[in-house]
Amino acid sequence: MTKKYRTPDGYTADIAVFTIVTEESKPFTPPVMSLNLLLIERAKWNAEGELNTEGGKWALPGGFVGVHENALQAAVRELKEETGIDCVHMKHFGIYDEPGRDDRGWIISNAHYAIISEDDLRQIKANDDASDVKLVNINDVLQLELAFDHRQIIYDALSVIKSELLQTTAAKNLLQDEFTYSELQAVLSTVTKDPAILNEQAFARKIKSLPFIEKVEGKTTQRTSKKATQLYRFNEVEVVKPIYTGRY
Amino acid sequence: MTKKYRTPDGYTADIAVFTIVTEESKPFTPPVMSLNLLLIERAKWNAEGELNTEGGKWALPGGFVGVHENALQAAVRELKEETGIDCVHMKHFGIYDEPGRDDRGWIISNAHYAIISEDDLRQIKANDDASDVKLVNINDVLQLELAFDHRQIIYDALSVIKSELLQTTAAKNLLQDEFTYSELQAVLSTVTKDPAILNEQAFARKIKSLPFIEKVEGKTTQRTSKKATQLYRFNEVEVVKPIYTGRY
DNA sequence: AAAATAGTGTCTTTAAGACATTATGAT
DNA sequence: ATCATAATGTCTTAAAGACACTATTTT
Repeated sequence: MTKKYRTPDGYTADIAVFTIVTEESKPFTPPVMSLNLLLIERAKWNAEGELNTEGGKWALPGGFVGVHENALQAAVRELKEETGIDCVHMKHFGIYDEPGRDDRGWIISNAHYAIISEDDLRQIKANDDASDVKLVNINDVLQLELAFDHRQIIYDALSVIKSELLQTTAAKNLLQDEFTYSELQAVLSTVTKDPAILNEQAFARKIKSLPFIEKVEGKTTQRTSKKATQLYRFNEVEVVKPIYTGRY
Repeated sequence: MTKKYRTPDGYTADIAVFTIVTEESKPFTPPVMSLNLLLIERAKWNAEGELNTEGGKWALPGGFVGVHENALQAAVRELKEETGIDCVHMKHFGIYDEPGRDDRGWIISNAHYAIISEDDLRQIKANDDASDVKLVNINDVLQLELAFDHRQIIYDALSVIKSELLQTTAAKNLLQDEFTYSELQAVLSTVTKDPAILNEQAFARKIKSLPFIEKVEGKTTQRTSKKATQLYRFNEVEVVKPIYTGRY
């Protein structure tokens, strides 16, 4: 065997935590939402008073994978430790293993994204000693000074969350169990400009024919309008849309 | 810090190599295709004459990631070394890091899939000392006795290739640059039963309106029919089909 | 009454689905 | 002439797109 191999110096789990923030919320009015990413500011100094690697920059929460766990379990654990959030939807989306991506050695990062609802989010605010935690609008996040290769990881995470929200029923994790067409629309509008989704009347009609969404019979809310508004919920139907069928 | 961390004992790249095999090929007739996965049989004994871990079982090609490369580069290199194939389309799809998945220690496997055309495949047959390499129809592969956790990896790879072929233009890697509607249909039929794709007349019409496929003006072939048949090619247009639009 | 949002009526346009027909060219 | 495959004609049906209109309820 002529090749020289090397064992990695570390294996970490990083987490891109996405959440919806309702920007305006007048009574009887549909929400205006933004999709945000949770970042933490790396401490400038470590416990021993030395300058920290990439200190002061913004980074994804995460940390080293422990002895008896895999990266997904580590990601769930770290998120709980660092922000107090009990995660609902956590999923691997990429691996970052470029030699030299971290000065401290050959550290392999297993990147996950998490989706948490606005309700879950309130747990953070409770847990809040965290002046070093903030939510950043996904449209602004790439402007920040980011640690390590987290710019790349976040760029990839944004692509993933955008296509997940449009191509799967992942939006359910950003909404209450029962929601109005305009609330779903508000979530989707954070990741698409498609007029078929953004037009009110069109979407109000369309939602009734989506196989993976069902009407909650006889149940309405006045959250978004003075007129009582029909509630819907996601059911368990899974759908795939081949690019070779349907209309363009 | 109370947690104990551990560095991985190894980092490997595994590769699920998919290829199309034309089962029947009478002249002037559309092809009948099957989608196959390339497997290698693990040697029973190693170079020192000892019994090999998981020897005799079938496994995905792959191996340890080297010093100055990342897993993707390693996957490309290994595939070339083990089968002589210069890869066209290689992509990460999953990570397997369960403690205990490999007796030899905590080995993290970075799984990739590769798509190679029937033309590229001929390179293997050339390189063929390989009685230990075989192609297995994707419908039969899970019946085999598979090494390590490769059953799980392959199961995941099958899900990924199926949705890639239907939701992206990945099929182009299984076809010649220029192809007829029935050749594309033959590829897609290996992963779907959707009548909108399988019906001849419907698909012959549909292909003309797909934004990511274009007619090769004035160019035809008689590969699939006595009647000269229009050739098409993929262009660079990328498409996404939100589940919230289109018909069901 | 005014304002805002939900929801429907309806007309036009487009595409899907089904089925039949025509076109082509080797044998 | 026959056969297989490609390609189009055409009718029906369903959904998209557009726009106007109605419905509801708080202020």
